[in-house]
Formats: sequence, C-alpha cells, structure tokens
Amino acid sequence: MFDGIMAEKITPRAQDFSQWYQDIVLQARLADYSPVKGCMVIRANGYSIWEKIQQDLDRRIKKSGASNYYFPMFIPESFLKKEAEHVEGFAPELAIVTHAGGKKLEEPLVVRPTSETIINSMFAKWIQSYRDLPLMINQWANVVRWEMRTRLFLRTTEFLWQEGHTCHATAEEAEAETRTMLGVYRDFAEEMLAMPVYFGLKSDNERFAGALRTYCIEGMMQDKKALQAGTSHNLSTNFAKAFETKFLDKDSTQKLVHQTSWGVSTRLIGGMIMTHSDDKGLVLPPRLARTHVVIVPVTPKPDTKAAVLEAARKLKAAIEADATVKALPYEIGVQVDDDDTKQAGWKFHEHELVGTPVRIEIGPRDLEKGTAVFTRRDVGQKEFIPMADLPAKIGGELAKMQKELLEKARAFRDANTTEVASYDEFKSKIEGGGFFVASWCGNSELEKKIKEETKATIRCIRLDDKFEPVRSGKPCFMTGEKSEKNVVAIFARAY
RNA sequence: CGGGACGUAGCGCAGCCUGGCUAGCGCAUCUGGUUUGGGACCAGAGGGUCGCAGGUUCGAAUCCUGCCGUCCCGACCA
Repeated sequence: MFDGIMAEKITPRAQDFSQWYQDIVLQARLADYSPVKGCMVIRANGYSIWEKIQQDLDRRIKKSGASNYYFPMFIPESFLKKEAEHVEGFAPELAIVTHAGGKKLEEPLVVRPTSETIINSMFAKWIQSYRDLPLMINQWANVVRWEMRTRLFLRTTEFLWQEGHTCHATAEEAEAETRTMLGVYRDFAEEMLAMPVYFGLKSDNERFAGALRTYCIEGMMQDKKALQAGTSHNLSTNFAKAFETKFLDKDSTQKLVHQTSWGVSTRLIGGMIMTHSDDKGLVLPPRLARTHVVIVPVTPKPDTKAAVLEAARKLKAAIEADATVKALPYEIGVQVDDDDTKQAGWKFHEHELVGTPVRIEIGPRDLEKGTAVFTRRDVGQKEFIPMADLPAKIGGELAKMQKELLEKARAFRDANTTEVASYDEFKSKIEGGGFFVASWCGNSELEKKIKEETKATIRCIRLDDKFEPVRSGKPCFMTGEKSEKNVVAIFARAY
C-alpha cells in the first residue's frame, strides 16, 4: 500500500497521497490533463478500464429491468427551473450556452449536469396509463459540472457516467427500486473493483437536490478519507409534479408517478486506484485488466533466444487453452513482451507501473529446468513453477487475487473504523483519518458545526437488512441525549 | 473566489537572494560500439522567443510593475 515513498525513478515528487495518486494516473497513462482546465483526457489504459466497468455494470442494469436510451446534452434553462431545489443545487456549477449559429439564443441551453429534467419532459409524453409503468431507462453519457476544484477521475468538469431514471405507480415500488439499485452498486463495487463499501442513507444536508431520500455507497481510500462511489435517489413525486408526469390508474384517477434516479461515474476508476495501488504503481483487479498475464522472455544469449521465445509463445497458447482459465468469468489477455529494444528489468518495472496482474519470466536457465518464474502484482513474490503447472495456477491465482484485494481493502477499512462515544473523543481522533461510527440524533445544525470544526461530514446513516436506519440505542455523541430516534452514522473526511 | 507555491529544451529541475564570459544538469531522443536474469555502459550529436508585456540598467533568466497560466490548501461535488 501507499507509504509515500514512491520509487525515485517513477516520481521524485510524490510526498503526499494526493500527489502520489495523480502520479499513478499520469505515469500509468490512464489519463492526462486537457487544454481546458478541469477537463480530463482519458487515454487507452484508462478507457479500457471504463469499458470493463461499462460492460459488466450494463449487464447488471439490464438484468434489473432498465433499457438504454440516449437524451440530448442540451437542456432548456427553463426545464431546470421547474424543480426549485434542483435548480438551486445545481445553479452554481452550470455551463450555459447563450449563443449559437452566430446569434444570441432566445432561451439559453444548459449543458446537462444530470438529466432528470430533460428525461421527465419525455416521460410526461410517454406515460399515460398504469400499463406504461414501470418505465425504467438508463443512459450512458457525459455530463458537465463546473466545479471549482478538480482532480483527475475523482472530480472533473466533464465526466462519463451512467444515470438510471425510473417511474413507478407507487411510492413503495419507487423506494424498492432505489434500494435495489444501491444493492447493484454495492455488489458491483465489491465484485468488480474489489472496493469494499459501506452503504447507507445520506443526511438531509448531503441529499441530492430534488430527492426525498438519497442512498449511497462509500469507500475508504488508503489515506483513510472517504469517497462517495455511487448514489441512488428516491425522487418521490418531486419531478413528476414539476413536469406533470401523470398516469391514469386502475381506479380511473390521475396520479403522479413516483421516480428514482441512480448513477455511478468515472470516479469509480479513481476510487479503485486509491484503494489498491502501491508505490510501484497501479494495482489492477484482474476483472478490470486488459492484459492479465505478461510473459517476459529473458534472452541474454543469441543462441538460446529462439528457444526461449518459442517456449514463451507456447506458454501463451497453453494459458489461453487452459480449462481453469476458461472457467474465469471474463476473457483474459496474455501478452508475450518480446520487444527487444527494452531490457527485462525495464519491462518488469513497466508492467508493475501499469498494473498487469501476473508476470511470467522465462529464460534459458528455466528452459533447462522446465520451470518459469511466476509473480503476482499485488504480492510481488517470485515463485519458480514447473511450466506444465503454470496455466492452471494462473487461472486459480487470478481468481484468488480478485478476492484477496477485496479482503485486504476490507481489513484496512475495518482497522480504521472506530466507534466514538463523545464529540471530544471524535475531535481528538479525526486528525488521524478513518471512519468514525457514532450515535447520532439527526440535528442538521450540529452536523454543520461538525463540518466547520473538523472538516468531517456524515458519509451515511447505517441501514439494516431491511434498509431501516440502525437504531443506536445510545445517547447522541454530540448532545448526550438518549432517544429512540438516535441512529448509527459514519463520519469521515471525504474527497 | 480567498491563502500558498511555481512558470527556464519533449519531461523533471538548478541558476535568481548578491544582475556580468557561449544559460546549465538529469531523463528522453538520434548515431556508433559494448551489453542484456530487476529501469545498462562508453563516446559523440541535436534540441531554448528563460510564461507574456513594460520598466530600471552599459548589461536582465536574475531587480521592479502589470498581465497570463499551472499546481497545492479551503468553500463546492458523482
């Protein structure tokens, strides 16, 4: 894990976590800064991770019943103004087009910061009867939010995401959908990104602008700060009221639809990096890798070079054909790095930097013994393995690595999650970072005070299996008052 | 928008305080040779409006003023 002393050749500057993170993004060629401040250029290495995310998450979303649509990126300004809380929440960060075609526009167009409004304008047309419900759509798109402060992947002016929007006949259905999607995100984060998350309910201060309730998943980064990795909102009838999205129910009365929206973004990539990477570079969970295995032929002498290369290529074929490997829930990439302008040592460092999960070395001495050197990126330990056993071992180790990355991150998070009984205790410990679990009375003013004094916020209110807030049964850590309404909340400093 | 730091070759930097020979160093690039089991070595070569504009001065990368840009910290946030 990160300990702040990145190898000098990679970066002499990485003294703090934030710089270390940006260096990994840049050095591993995941993304770069763009000429427009705050926007990010995603490069091949980074985009292939996004494709893996898209592919898997899209499957899960469709399984939940939603279909993919595409809506325009321009939204008439008046649409945003229809929902009071929504426009108030987003107004400061909107990019607005006032001129086009050489003329001043009669009505300015907002570049979407999210699509609730434009989608609702269509929902209102499409929905007439209870037979049209539920209507569940999803969109993969770019959105623009003019944030003051940006950071590669974590908060960029323009970012890629997936936003789901659903309409239901009843409040119960909408609430159930909100929870279902939160579960989809949680499973996805843990299974694909190997990023353990707490899930819970946002406080009123942190709620989405226009929502009744906002659920979220929260991960812990290696500097012990929290990262909101996904949100799922129960919008109730707030947007339906504003856009008159109504349906004729079985009882022949007009009713407003109950809606949800939910999304995750390219921020997930940042979260994944900050969860797993170390001072050598990126550590990529196998499920997100494009190249899973790199075979480095070590060819010190010309007379053995051909034999070594042949063995490397045979091994590649054997790995690809192996039953254990084929049993993995994803296709694996095997690369023979036979570039002879680079030395073996250089290649080792390069593949560690970009996070290739497994490295195999084959040289003349291995050929004599019938072995090869196996090294897992996250473990870093060299093992001499008989050539014949390698393919099956690789299949097994990739599965194991995926699992162990999650376990390691979870152990780290749990070790840095502390229960606090009083505000004084909290204040004395917050400087060290981490998650703090406390009994909480729910007072918004106190929440603001905590933020001002400690920079920490409520990441979420814990929920039980039935998605009911967990009752602490203890006095509030701020007021000291005991109430049945006191809940269990997680506090932390966040990105 | 507030506080701080910075801007010199493709990248990373030194030089500036205390003005003065032809503006340096590392990496990268190119050429030749030797190498190759953890980022090779030797020899040579190319590459600069010193962020921009103005001022002070015999003389400015260096001092002064203004502007532009970048990064870090805060407020904001997926």
